[in-house]
Parts: sequence; C-alpha cells; structure tokens
Amino acid sequence: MAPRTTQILEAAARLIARRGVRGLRVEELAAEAGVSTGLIYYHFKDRTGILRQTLEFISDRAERYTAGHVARAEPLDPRAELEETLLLELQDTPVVRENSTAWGELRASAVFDADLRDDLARATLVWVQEVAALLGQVQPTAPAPALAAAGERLTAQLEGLSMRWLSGGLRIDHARDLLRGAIDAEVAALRGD
Amino acid sequence: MAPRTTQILEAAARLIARRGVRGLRVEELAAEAGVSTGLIYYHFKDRTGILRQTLEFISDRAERYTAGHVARAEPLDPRAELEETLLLELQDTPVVRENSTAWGELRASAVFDADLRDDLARATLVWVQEVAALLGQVQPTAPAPALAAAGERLTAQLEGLSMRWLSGGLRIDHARDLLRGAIDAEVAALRGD
DNA sequence: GTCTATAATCGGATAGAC
DNA sequence: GTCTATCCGATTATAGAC
Repeated sequence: MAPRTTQILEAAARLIARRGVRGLRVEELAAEAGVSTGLIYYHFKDRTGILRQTLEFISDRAERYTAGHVARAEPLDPRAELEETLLLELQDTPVVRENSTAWGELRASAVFDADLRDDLARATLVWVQEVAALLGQVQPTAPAPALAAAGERLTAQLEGLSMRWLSGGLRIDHARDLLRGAIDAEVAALRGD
Repeated sequence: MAPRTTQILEAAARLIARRGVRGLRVEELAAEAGVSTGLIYYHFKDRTGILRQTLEFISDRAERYTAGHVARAEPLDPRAELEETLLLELQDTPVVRENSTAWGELRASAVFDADLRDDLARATLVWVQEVAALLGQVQPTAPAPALAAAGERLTAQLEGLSMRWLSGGLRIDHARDLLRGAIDAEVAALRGD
C-alpha cells in the first residue's frame, strides 16, 4: 500500500477514535494527516470509501496487535497471562482508549454495513481463539468446546464492559474488577466441568 | 405522552434501527412519522433532544415487554425467571431486533456525545438492578455487592453478545447458549460465595 | 501527486401562514 | 398544532494550477 494512503488511514483511525465515524470530517482528516483535502479525494473515491478502508485498516491492525502480544511470550503463569491479556484492553491510556474506541465504532458500523462483517468476524475469531488457548493452559483438562465458549463469552464480556466504560457508565477500576470476577467465574466453571 | 410525540418516537426508533443514529436525518424522520420537519421541532428541542427521548422511549418499551412476560399465567421459579428475562433480549424477532439495534446505537453514540450519557446510565442502572434483584431471588444468601456485580456483568455480557449477533458474528442460537452458560457461571459463583 | 480555491450539496433549524 | 418555504452554516467534492 502506498505510504500516503497508509498515512491518511492512520490519521483517519485516530480521528474516528476521537470523534466517531459520524464525526469524521474530511477537512479535519486532511489536517490530521498533514495533507490537503484535494489529496484525500485523489486517493479515495469519497467519504464512504475513506470510512470503509479505515474500518478495514482498524480490523487488520487489531489482528497484528493481538498477534504481537502472543509472540511476546513472557514466562507468566497461565492464569496471570490470561488475566493480563484481557485486562490489557481495559486501561485508561491513550493508545488503549483509541484502539477500544475505534473497535467499538467498527463493531457498531458493521451492524449496518455487511461489507465490514467478514473482516470483523475474522479479527474477532483470532482473538477468541487466543483467549481460548490461554484458558486451555489454565485448565488443561477442560474440553475444547467449553474452552471455545468461555473464550467467546469473555471477549464479548470485555467488549460490553469496554463500551460501558467508554460511554461513561463505568469507571475503569470498576470495569477491571468486574472483568476479573468474570474470569474467576469462567475458570471455576471450567474446573467444575 | 402526546400521541404525536409517541408517533414520532416510534418512527425514530424504527429509523435508528434501520439506519443507525449516524444515519438519522430529521427530514427522513418526518417522512417516516408522516409529519413535517417543522412539527418535529415543535415537539423536540433539537436533534439531540430527539435522540435522548428516543433512548428513554426504547428503554421504557423494553421494560414494558419485560414486565409483560413477568405477568404470565404460571409463575416460574426464580432461576427460570432470570434466564427468561435475559434471553428475551436475544431473540430474532422484529421488535427485539429493533430495540437491540437502537440500544446499541445509542450506547455507541454516547461515547462521543456527553448529552446522551446521563440518560443512558440511568436506563442501564434500572436494568442492572432488575437483574440483581432476580439474582437475589435465586441466591437469597448472596451479599448485595456480589449480586450487584453479577448484575452488571450479565447485562454487559448480554450487550456484548447482542452486538456480535447484530454485527453478524454470532448466530442467535449460539448467542443464547453462551448467555445461558454465563448465567450458570455467575449463579454458581454466587452459590460458592 | 499535491495544493488552493471554490462550487455544490446537505441537513439542521427557523419564520410565518393557517 | 401543523404545514410550507426557506435560510444558512457546515461539509463534501471538484477544477485547475503547479
């Protein structure tokens, strides 16, 4: 991909995280990317095209981000590794907030845009499987389908809590506590199986 | 509430579910409701006011159909009651789909629109407390804070699963199975406390 | 490829008649 | 209470120079 295109998409992702899909202004995007509006329209067909490519870009980047974390492979015990992986997404730092916000926008946009769904589903699957694998290290005797289901639940739980946090309904510390509680409950249920 | 207001709010809920909050145009709302744009502004302060009242309308309506199921002929045991209340929101029927879609949109919009947050938080709290109360009937010995936390988790879990369903990442039957599993895990954890 | 300047459109909001 | 007509600022999108 052309460097200019990437530069604009990165700026668009930042802006979507800050203002939302609805709040993205082409002129503001140009300023954020350090180019002119004319150039935006040279590289993209129209505003919808920008949006579509940016949302694809966000879901691609999410895959890389998750993969990078796995490759880091620190010698934590499985349970701590699981907890850290999930709690990583519930931190009030600029980068996490931006990623989570953009991800939420992507998820919400996909409800009305079928073209986005495949990418989103793929990125979600990678994430679910990573969590399921970590759960498998915590409870090696648990059957695979139970691990898969717990992975789906915990990631969906995290998305739900994240949205409440971002929409101002939950303070971050409380959201983290709640997520820890959910992990406890799921791990206990896998042990009970 | 004035019949005209209700008529407009019903149209707004339909439109939000169909096009998203982002796609709601006052002119289109007028057409959908069968009135003029001028009348919309007679009944509502501005576009945000429409959104805010639609949010209230949607959560009231959700309560109403929840309450409707409570008033069934044969009273269910608390556990079944809890499960049915939550699963009610995960059904592929027009009215539930419309409500869930609109709710998801408003949640996502609140991330960028502070004006929506208070109402959203209030509506969420009512819901969380209702679920906590049902949990309290299932596990009367559980301490109140544990019930509150479980209520917050289960409702956030449901929102997360609902978004995945609506964005095409999860089939409805599977989403329902996952939610049942989450209820099992939470109830078991409360028993263990 | 990139910019500046500007045309064209969109959409929220209001005025005023009935 | 309700409508028609319209205003006007905000944004998208294009033209044309470099």
